[in-house]
Amino acid sequence: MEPQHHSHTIKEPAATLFDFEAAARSHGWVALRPFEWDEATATLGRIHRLEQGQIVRLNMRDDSRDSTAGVQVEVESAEPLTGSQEAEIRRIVRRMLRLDEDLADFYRLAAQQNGWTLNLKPGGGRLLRCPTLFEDIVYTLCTTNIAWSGTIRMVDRLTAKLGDALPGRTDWQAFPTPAAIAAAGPEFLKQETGLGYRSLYVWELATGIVDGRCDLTVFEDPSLTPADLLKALRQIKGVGGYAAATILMLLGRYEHLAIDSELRAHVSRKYFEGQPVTDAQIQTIYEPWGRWRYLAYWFDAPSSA
DNA sequence: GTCCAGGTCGCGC
DNA sequence: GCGCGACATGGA
Repeated sequence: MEPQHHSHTIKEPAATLFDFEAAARSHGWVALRPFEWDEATATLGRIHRLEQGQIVRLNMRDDSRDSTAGVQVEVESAEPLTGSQEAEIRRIVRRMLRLDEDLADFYRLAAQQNGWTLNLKPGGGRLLRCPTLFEDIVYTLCTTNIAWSGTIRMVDRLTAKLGDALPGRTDWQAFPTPAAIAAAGPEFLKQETGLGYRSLYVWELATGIVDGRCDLTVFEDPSLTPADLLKALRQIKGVGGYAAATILMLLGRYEHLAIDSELRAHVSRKYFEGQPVTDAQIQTIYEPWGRWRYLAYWFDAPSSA
């Protein structure tokens, strides 16, 4: 911690039952920069670039007191926070940890389903998101056709090469903005970040946002059906069936499974004695979960074998 | 060297 | 609408 930096603490309550550590760690995003997890203090860190360009470091911890579950956010910044900056931080913290999602319906269903054992803690079921949908989509593109170690490496380099840093802390870099990625160009991405053929997809997405062709805020419209969203998401180059369903999950819609090699392997092992499975068979397995299919799969206990 | 990883695209039928 | 090869990269 640099002495010349300002530190400011914010508390945000959760709308409903909430498990901070489960929200932070239940899926892989926590391993992707600029997220970090500190085991000793159970702290989720993220460097973030605010809309006006100021870089902040957010240190998020559990804040469960007086029967009010929530998160405590320590903000480190070069300059004192303005009111609108604090409001922006509150917004992104609520988005990252899904403090406004109500999963009561899912919990109820989980308690009723016979023959299912979900690895689900009370207040669990929230899956960590990035501060912005753009970042979530780039992360998702970096999970396609690659081993998880490759995803970590690509996101790491992308951030290291193109992310703005907190003044005085060159290692505290935010995730790059669409403008930075667009300006870098596809060749730079390919040469410097190891994104491979995904470079063009990520660059096109960033460029579309910068010049206004692509407006990601439309995906946050709650009146859109999951089917509409899937169709619209697949218009993004590089986003196929798996990625679209993953992004749907990140948007808080859980009715579609993101069928990939992991899900196939899981269903094959647990329900088909290791035999190959079709997509239709996978759909059938999780069909009883209705609009909670994705979460049912995600927390479905692996076969003990 | 060869194969493949938490897929997707663009083609040809 | 379906099957197929190509696609960048790094690790096994």
